[in-house]
Amino acid sequence: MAIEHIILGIISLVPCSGYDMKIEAERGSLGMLSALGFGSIYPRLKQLEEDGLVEIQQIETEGRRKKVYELTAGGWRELARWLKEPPAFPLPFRDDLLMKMLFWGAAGADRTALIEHLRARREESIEVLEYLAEWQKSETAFIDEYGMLVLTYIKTRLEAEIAWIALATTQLEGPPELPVHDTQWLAVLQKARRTKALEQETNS
Amino acid sequence: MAIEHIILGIISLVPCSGYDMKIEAERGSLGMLSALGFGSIYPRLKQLEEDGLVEIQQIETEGRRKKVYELTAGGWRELARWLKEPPAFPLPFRDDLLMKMLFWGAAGADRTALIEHLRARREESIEVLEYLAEWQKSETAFIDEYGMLVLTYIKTRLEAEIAWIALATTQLEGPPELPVHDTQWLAVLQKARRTKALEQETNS
DNA sequence: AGTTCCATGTAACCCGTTACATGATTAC
DNA sequence: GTAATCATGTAACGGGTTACATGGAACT
Repeated sequence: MAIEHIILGIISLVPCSGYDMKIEAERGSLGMLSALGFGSIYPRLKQLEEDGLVEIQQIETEGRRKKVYELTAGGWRELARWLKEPPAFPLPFRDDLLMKMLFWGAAGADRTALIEHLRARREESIEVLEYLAEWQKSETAFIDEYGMLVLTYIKTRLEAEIAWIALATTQLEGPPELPVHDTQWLAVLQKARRTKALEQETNS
Repeated sequence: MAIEHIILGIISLVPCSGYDMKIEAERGSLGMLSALGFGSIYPRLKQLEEDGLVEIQQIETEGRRKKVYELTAGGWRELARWLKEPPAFPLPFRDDLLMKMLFWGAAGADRTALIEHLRARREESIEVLEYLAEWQKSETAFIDEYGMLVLTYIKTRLEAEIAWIALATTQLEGPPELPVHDTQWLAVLQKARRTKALEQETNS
C-alpha cells in the first residue's frame, strides 16, 4: 500500500513533522487503515525529500526543533496520480479468527474456546466503534465528505461483524452439527487420523 | 498469521504435498484468507519436519514423485494449541480504496475517478461472491459447521460492501458537499496550499 | 517434438517492524 | 532531579513475495 503515499496524504492535509505523522496516523479512521512506525517514516521522508516530492517548510526552533514538511508541486501531482490509480482489491482477508475457524474441526470438539474467541472479538469491535464515535466528536478530527464515507464503511462493517458474531455464537452454543458439504468424508477421516496419531505416541 | 499453522491446518484436513497445499490454499474460503506461495511452503515444510510436527507419509512413485505429509502427534497438539490461542484483532484494515478516499480531497475535485474505483470494486466483489457460490457446489469442497460460518461471514461482508458502494456512489454523483467536521478549515487551507505550490512552479 | 502441467526447491529482494541510540524539553 | 514526552534517526531482524532453476510426466 505504499507508505510513501500515506505520508504524502497526511502532509497534504496539514504540513507536519515525522513525529506528528506518527501521532496523526494512529488517530481516527486513518488509524484503522494504517500502522506507521518511526522506522518507516523517517527514512521515507528523507527519500521523498531527495526525490523532490516534499520539502522542509520550516524548522521550529522556539521550544523544540522540528522539521515541518510540505508538499512540492511534484508532491501534489504524485499524490493525485496515485489517487487516480486503480486500488488493489483487498484480498486475502488475513483474519486470524476466520483462519482458525476454518481449521477448528481439528481442535477435537472444544467449542467453548471458539465461543470465547468470538466474545473477545465482539468486545474489541465494540471498543473500536466507541473510539471512533468519540474521535468524531473531538476538536481536531477532520472529516470531509469522503472521510465520512470511510467512517460509514468502517461502522457498517463492524456492526455487520457484531451481528454475525451473535449468529455464530448462538449456533455454537447449540449441539455440534454435521458437515454441510463433505463428499469425501474428510471430517470422519480426520477424527480417525488424529486419534491414531495420538494413540501411537502413547504406545511408544 | 503464522504460515506454519495454515500448513498444519491444511494437512489436518487431508494429508498432501507442498504442491497440493498451494492449490488447496487458493481454493474456496481458504483462498480468501491466505496467499501461500511455493517460496513460503517448502522451506517451512522442511522446518516443520525437523521440528517433528509433520512427517512424510508416503512418496508416490507411481507416475510422479510426491511427498505426502501427515501430522505427527506433536503436530496435532501444536495445531490445537494454536487454535485455542486468542486470535489477533484484524487491525489495521489495509484497504487501498479507503486510504485513497481519506485523502481524496487532495485530488482536486475529480469525483469521476473515485466513482470508477467504486464501480471496479463492486464488480470484483460480485465476482468473488459468484466464485464462492460456484465453489460451494463443487465436488471437492469441504465445508463443515465452522467453515459454513466463515462463508457466511465473507458473504455478509461482501454484500454489506456492495450496499455501501451503492450508497457512496449515489452521494458522489450528487454535488460536492462541505466537510462534515473541520474546525481548523483544513479543506480550504489545503486547496490554497495546493494552488500555491502548483503556481509557484509554473512561474519559475 | 513441443507445450503445458506437476513437483520441489533455492536465492534474492523488498518491506515493514522492533529495538536501539540520542538528546532536548516540559511536568511533577 | 527525575520521569514523561517530544523529536529524530539507525540497525538489525524477520517474513513474505518474486524470480530463478530443475526435471519428469502428460498431453497435442
